[in-house]
Amino acid sequence: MPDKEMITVLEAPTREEAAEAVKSALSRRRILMMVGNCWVNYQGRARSILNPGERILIIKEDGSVLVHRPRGYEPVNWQPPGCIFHSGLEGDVLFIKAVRRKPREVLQVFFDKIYFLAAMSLLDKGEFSLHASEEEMQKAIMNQPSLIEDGLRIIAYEKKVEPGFVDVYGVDRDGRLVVIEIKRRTAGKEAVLQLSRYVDSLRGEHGRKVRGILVAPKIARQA
Amino acid sequence: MPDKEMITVLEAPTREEAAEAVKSALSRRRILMMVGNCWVNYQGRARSILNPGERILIIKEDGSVLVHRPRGYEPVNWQPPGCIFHSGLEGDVLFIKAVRRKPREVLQVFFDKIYFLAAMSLLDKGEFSLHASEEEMQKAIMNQPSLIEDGLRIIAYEKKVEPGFVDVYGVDRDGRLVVIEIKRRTAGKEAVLQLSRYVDSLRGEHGRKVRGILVAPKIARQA
DNA sequence: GCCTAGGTCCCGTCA
DNA sequence: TGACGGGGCCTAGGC
Repeated sequence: MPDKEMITVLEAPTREEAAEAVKSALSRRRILMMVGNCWVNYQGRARSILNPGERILIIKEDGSVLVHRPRGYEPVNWQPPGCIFHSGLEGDVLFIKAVRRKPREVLQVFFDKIYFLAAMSLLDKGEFSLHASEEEMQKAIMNQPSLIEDGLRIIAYEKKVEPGFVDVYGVDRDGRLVVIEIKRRTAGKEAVLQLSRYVDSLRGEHGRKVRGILVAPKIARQA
Repeated sequence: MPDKEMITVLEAPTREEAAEAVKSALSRRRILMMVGNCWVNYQGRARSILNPGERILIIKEDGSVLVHRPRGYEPVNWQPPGCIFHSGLEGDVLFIKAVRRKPREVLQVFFDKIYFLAAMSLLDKGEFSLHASEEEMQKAIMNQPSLIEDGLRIIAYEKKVEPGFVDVYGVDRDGRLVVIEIKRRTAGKEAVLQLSRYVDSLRGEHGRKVRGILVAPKIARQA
């Protein structure tokens, strides 16, 4: 199944072999994975220096770059998609330079030992679906307002008002306007402030009673 | 340089070989990299399903998990450090289950084709230094307040006030309190609101003139 | 443990 | 194009 065209693996390549493979992979927009001893410079929105150590480098076909240390969820250095690459040998060192414009950012990775290198073209058309987002909760409320309160009628959703957005907008059984702000997780004072701004702006606009409801699994101690 | 102990590579392993290598790598807390055809389920703070496709799986020695598609900076599925793993063969499918407690989250990856697999122990003691952060800007201002204004004396930094934090806190040449909010990049209305809340709270507390200064490379059109 | 704020956040959306 | 807010955000620092 992994045919030569699809995936190329080099174990302990020389720097020359690696340099060749890197150039080929980058020019053909193949995915590149490398493991070895490297150091990294970054300059752009900030500046960083990573001293030598053993890491994993991944360059994807869209020109994104990841440098991963042996621990941690996040890459220690990276570049978002759209980079342009330069690579080659500088003495005994294999360098890869990833340049992003807008904003201008340059990432440089230098390898003096390469333990492993793989270049590949992966086919991935699989659909990805994520559930239980704020949007899903909003739909549920739209479909069944009684989840919040009996007699509640939904008028609009994501209706724009002065300071920003309202998630759901309705009228309760006593004819008062109701503004519902949905937070999928613990709501902090940010959310409370946001909602109170909505309510104030609507109260000023309509001159009648307005209620704000915050829908969240939990609320911090600023209730 | 890559000795057998340090890195093990299997090209196109059988599922049985792969299952064995995965179990061994996970139990010995080695880093695992796999490329192949897989699908992924996640359930925890949200829920997600990723249909079959060719991807890269990385499990690090601290128990973090990354599933990367051929494009994009971000992993499509992941698990933060600290996971506990279960793996094995279920019929023709190799599964890896990563469980996190607190919050309870489960990630399951299923492979039906494995193109290659690498298990390794990487040594990375390299220091990482990042410059030009908000912290760095604060230090610069602390050391040389005249950067902001002549006659400015710094009193405190990150002093707590009612609504949250103040970055730097001082007195200007006319004896007025000065609150300095530092943003490393373009400041939006968020930052302005934050600062005005600081100023209000201090004004109420001290009953005297308070000035707010927003330090940022650019400010959005809400100045 | 919860809560808060920053991030080279990234990313989508919309004016 | 910039501005704004969400994210399974993650991560570090207080309390």
